[in-house]
Formats: sequence, C-alpha cells, structure tokens
Amino acid sequence: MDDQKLVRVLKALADKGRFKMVQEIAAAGELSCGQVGERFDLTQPTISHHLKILADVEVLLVRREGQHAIISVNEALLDEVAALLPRRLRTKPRASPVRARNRRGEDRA
Amino acid sequence: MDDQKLVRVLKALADKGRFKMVQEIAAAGELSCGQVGERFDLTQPTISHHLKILADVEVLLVRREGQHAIISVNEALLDEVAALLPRRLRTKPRASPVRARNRRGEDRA
DNA sequence: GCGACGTATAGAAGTATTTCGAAACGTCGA
DNA sequence: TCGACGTTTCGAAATACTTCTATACGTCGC
Repeated sequence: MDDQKLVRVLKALADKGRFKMVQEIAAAGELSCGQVGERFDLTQPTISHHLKILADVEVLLVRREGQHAIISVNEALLDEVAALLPRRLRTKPRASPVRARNRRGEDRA
Repeated sequence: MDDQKLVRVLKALADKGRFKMVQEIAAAGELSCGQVGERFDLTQPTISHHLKILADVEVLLVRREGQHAIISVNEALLDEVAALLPRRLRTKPRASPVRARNRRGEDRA
C-alpha cells in the first residue's frame, strides 16, 4: 500500500460517525445497510453515503444478498494500516550517534 | 486514549500534505517551522497552520528554542494509535459460533 | 531601542464535506 | 406484473477545511 492509499484510508476513518459505523459493524460481525442506519440518527441516504466512502477504500467489504447489502469489516486492511502507520512516520535511526556520515538515513531498514 | 481523541489524530494525519510534513520531520529527526516550509510549496502561514493542527493532537512535539520552533515526531503516540486502531475496530469474536472457539488471534481483550 | 528574522494570528476567498429530501433502481412476495 | 422494501443516486443547502495576504508578536544582533 502506498502513502496515497494509506492517507485515503485514514481520511475515511477520520470521522466520528464513520468510525462508529465501523465499530458497530465490527461488533456485530456483519450488518446490512439498513441495520447500520438503525443505530444512527442519520437519514438512510447519508448512511449509504458514508458506507460507500468506507467501502471505496476497502475498509468495509460489501456482499450483496438479494436486496440487502451485507457489510463486514476488512480486518486485514486495518492490520496493514496499523503496521504501516508508525513505520512510514518513524524517525530514521541516525545510524551513528556521532551524527554524520549518512545524513539522511537512506531508509534501508 | 479514547475514541474521540483517536479520531482527531486520524483526522490530523488524513491529509496528504500534513502526512508528508510528519514524514519529513521524522526523516530529519527535528526541523524548525521554517525548515519544514522550505520543503513544501506553501506559504509560511499555511505551514504554521498545518503544524499547529498536528501539534494540537500531539502527533508533533514543539520545543521552543529562542525564536525557532523545533519540531519532532511523537513516535510513542503513533505507536499507540497503531496499536489501538485494529483493536478498537476488531470484530468481536462471537462467543460461540458452532465452529471455532477462538477463530482469530483474540489478542486478549 | 531598532531593524531583521522566525513564527503566529486574523480575515477572506475558494473548495470540499456533510447532510438532507426527492426520486430512481433492483429484488422480493403475492 | 404489481406494490413494498432495501439501497443508491441526484441536487441543493449548511458547514468545515485549505490557502492566501496582511499583520502582529517575540527574539536576536547591533
């Protein structure tokens, strides 16, 4: 996953309501779009809109079952994001405390 | 860290430019506000504004040294966020589906 | 104290996001 | 096929965010 995708996932999760939606779906295992709506004080189109934002970045997985959209959490992707976050923002260890000789870590690790 | 704070941190990081600022500061170890500005095609007030957003949620730590603001990355907080993210959004193992008494790592609460 | 420099704040313009009501689409049961 | 139900799309209004210029604040060297 590149930084751009990582930032898009963060943006999708960076909303109180959407975060809670993911939590509710996680707690239930799976929920339909309508069942998610029951848990929030938002109109159904708004729920659908937010769920789409989360599904677009693959935080949520949608399986269609007849007229219902069955939604679950993509835990693997969340794990990947969690693993990547500190790694991509980690201070490069300065190789040698004397600092110098390789001014900018060159990543490597 | 409660969910509200977690979401606020995510929101601070959920911007292409701000994410890159944290990366630049991480790569350098420390940078002054002005040094961050040199690395972006944005005006100084805009840089200051974004750094403030990141500092407000403690992703960045600011030490004042004379007229300079010396900025570094709060790695401990990033680690905490990374640890919390999947944990707070994890599917609750359903007490007992017929199969599987511990379907997935459990991570212990 | 003064001017230069680094940083922060204020106010405004442009853009994006959130939310809604209305309406369209697709599937189900009768 | 028809109407009901679950979901999605459309268009608009309210709000929030990003970025700018202008200006203020604080520290340094002289």
